[in-house]
Amino acid sequence: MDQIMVTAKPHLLSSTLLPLTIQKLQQPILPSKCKFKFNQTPHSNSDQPGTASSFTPNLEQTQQIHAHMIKTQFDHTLQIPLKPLQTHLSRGAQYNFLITSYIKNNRPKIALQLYTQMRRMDTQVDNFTIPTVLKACGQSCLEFLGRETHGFALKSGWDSDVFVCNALIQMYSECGSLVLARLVFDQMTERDGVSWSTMINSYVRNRVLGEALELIRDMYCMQVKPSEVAMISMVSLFADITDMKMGKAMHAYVARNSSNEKLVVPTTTALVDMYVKCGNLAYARRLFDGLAQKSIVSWTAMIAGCIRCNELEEGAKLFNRMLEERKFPNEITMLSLVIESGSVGALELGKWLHAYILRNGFSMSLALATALVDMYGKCGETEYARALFDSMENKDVMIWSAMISAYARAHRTNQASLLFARMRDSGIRPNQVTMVSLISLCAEVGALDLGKWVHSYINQQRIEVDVILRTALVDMYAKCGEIDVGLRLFHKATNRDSRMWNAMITGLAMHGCGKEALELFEEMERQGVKPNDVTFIGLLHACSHAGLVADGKRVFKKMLHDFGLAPKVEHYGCMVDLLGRAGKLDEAHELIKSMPLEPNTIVWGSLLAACKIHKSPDLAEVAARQLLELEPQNCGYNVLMSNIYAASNRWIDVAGVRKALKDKGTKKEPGLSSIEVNGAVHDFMMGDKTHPRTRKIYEMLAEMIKKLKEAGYTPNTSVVLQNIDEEEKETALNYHSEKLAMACGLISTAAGTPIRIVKNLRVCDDCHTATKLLSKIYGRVIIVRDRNRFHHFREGSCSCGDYW
DNA sequence: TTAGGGTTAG
Repeated sequence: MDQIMVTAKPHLLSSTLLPLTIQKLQQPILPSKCKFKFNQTPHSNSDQPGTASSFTPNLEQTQQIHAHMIKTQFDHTLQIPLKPLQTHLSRGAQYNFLITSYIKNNRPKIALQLYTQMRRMDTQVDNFTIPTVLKACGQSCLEFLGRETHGFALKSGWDSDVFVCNALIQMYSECGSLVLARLVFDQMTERDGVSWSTMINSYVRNRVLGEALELIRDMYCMQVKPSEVAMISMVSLFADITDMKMGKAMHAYVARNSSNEKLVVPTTTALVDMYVKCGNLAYARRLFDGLAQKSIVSWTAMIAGCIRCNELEEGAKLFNRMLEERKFPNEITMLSLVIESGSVGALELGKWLHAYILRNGFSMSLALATALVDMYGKCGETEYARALFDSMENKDVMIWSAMISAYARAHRTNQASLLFARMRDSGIRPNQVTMVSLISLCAEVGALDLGKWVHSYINQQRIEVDVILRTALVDMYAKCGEIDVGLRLFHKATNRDSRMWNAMITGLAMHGCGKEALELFEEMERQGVKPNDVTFIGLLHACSHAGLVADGKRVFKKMLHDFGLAPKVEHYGCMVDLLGRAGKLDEAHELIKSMPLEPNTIVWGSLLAACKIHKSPDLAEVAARQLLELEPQNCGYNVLMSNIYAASNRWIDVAGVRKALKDKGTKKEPGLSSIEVNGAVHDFMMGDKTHPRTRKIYEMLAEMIKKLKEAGYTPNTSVVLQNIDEEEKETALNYHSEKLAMACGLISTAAGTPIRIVKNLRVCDDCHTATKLLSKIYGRVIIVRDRNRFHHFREGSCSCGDYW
């Protein structure tokens, strides 16, 4: 009862592992450490202790005061039984006070009920009430009531009040009605800094960044000087959208225009945060070190920044220094640090933070638990995540989504769908975030049926499809082989950001639609959407898969010349792949030699693969030597080399490589194929016998091999890595994961329906040949998505034209 | 001024 958690101060409160208890409500003086704030009503600029408007009670106190007001029927003067609130309030002010208190305590619905009651009782609604009520409407996304209140403000003549208008902008933007928000903003005769920053923030929140930036430019042009507080929020805006150029401009502007000494720490902290989020840790650190007085917020931003940049030791050092300087972490500190640990996959640090939270008297709030669940999920520790998740008595949509996303990340399709079912059963309404996790999972594992089901669920439940969800859907349909559905969804979008364009371009690339991808990019340019490095990876892949060498070269040049994007090592990898596949091996090699960056395994690997296609053992040796230096453990390169030597009849070299392989033992990322049947995903490793229908699957496999041989198939044993005899090699080939998945598909689906398989590596030569024949023998369309692209097998041939 | 879950590539 009456317990309020205060910020934990482990060193000061070593004996207080239990939450502090504050005095009962009836007791006269509030402890100074509790979270009570002196709240300001819109028009009051100074704290006025002793008036109700400057005091925000917690929920329980609000309810008690509410009960008291009901008892006195709002008629008598209000006596709040707390010393600073011995005060007399009119009926209207009593309502205002209650409405504000409920909103501050996150109970907007009760606030709105009170407002309705107030109107019914003809109590005067004033320009103090309206912004408060609008805030509640915004928080609850009740645009209808918000509009009604807007109408009331118009009738009462308060539509010219800056506070009322600012609240209207905020309300409309929270309800997603940006056009109306802008209308209110445009019609204002007098705007203050808050009006501008609210409107700008609305655009940022809804990811309409172009408009936000334009508005900032307008503001400069009109010489509107934002308030110093608004400047801080603009800095944090550029931090959020990681726009260092604008962030720096704001830095210069702030340096020229701010003079309020009290705001030095918050302003500098916001700048530290901006530089951190824009990736300039060193500069952030310089600013931070220059701060004579550092707040807990400053420490939080800086330490979180170190972790974000993977400077874990420095982060830990700063954390200790912070404690030494007697600044103690609050819940937001811990949240920030846990989130950043998750983002860089720092499991050990994450666990340490978890322990720190438990040891130092923090209550395990849903927010903290969610951040921890997410951190464990991102570090691949789904079991830890699940244990913590299960330990939380009350769960909300956020933690549910975080757990589902953990499963999604681990490709645990069946667990994710089970949890999703449980979520619905317990009456928690899934939202866009939940759906994005599920849809992207379907995309990753190629679960088309489940993806379609989730999509229909989204429509049925009228879950709004925002940019992110639409991107996930476009990506899912493209990755599940339904590129046309993806295109349809893409073209129907009213608001496309660069990521959505990227998803579509990448999708077309996977399907070998090079020309279409290039056309789409031209359209993207025309619409003024800024491409990023991912866009160019998609484009180069598209050119590579369609053999468009000249286009690829043009795109590669364009990247730097037209968009100022320096090619990364991935882009060089794509270019080497493009040139190599097209047989321009020397040109590819020259490109590698001229690279300003250190070539990695992807770059050399692309060259090696090209040497295999075009039978160039000498250059292959060069590539393989580099690869083995970079990754001595990976025997895949030796295998590839032995195949290359074999193709050129260099048997002595073949024997040499085989010996090296035997000495080292074979290590290679295991192949994994999956197939979806009736919404459940079945995974197969090579020679897998864990499936419940194993016997049937192997019977089918035997039949498949028999029919293949009758059709003239001879196993291509050169792709087998192990040093075993020919017969064993043949058996190994037959048990390749994609063949097992195919057998599973053939026995589990109706004749004539397409079979869809997803493989984590590239399809091997032998399986490719076999699948072509199987598509003819069984009269099935077989769609295989491998690591690189789609293969549509039909009537004995493949859409890749044997070029992959 | 720091603030729980989501999209493209790898």
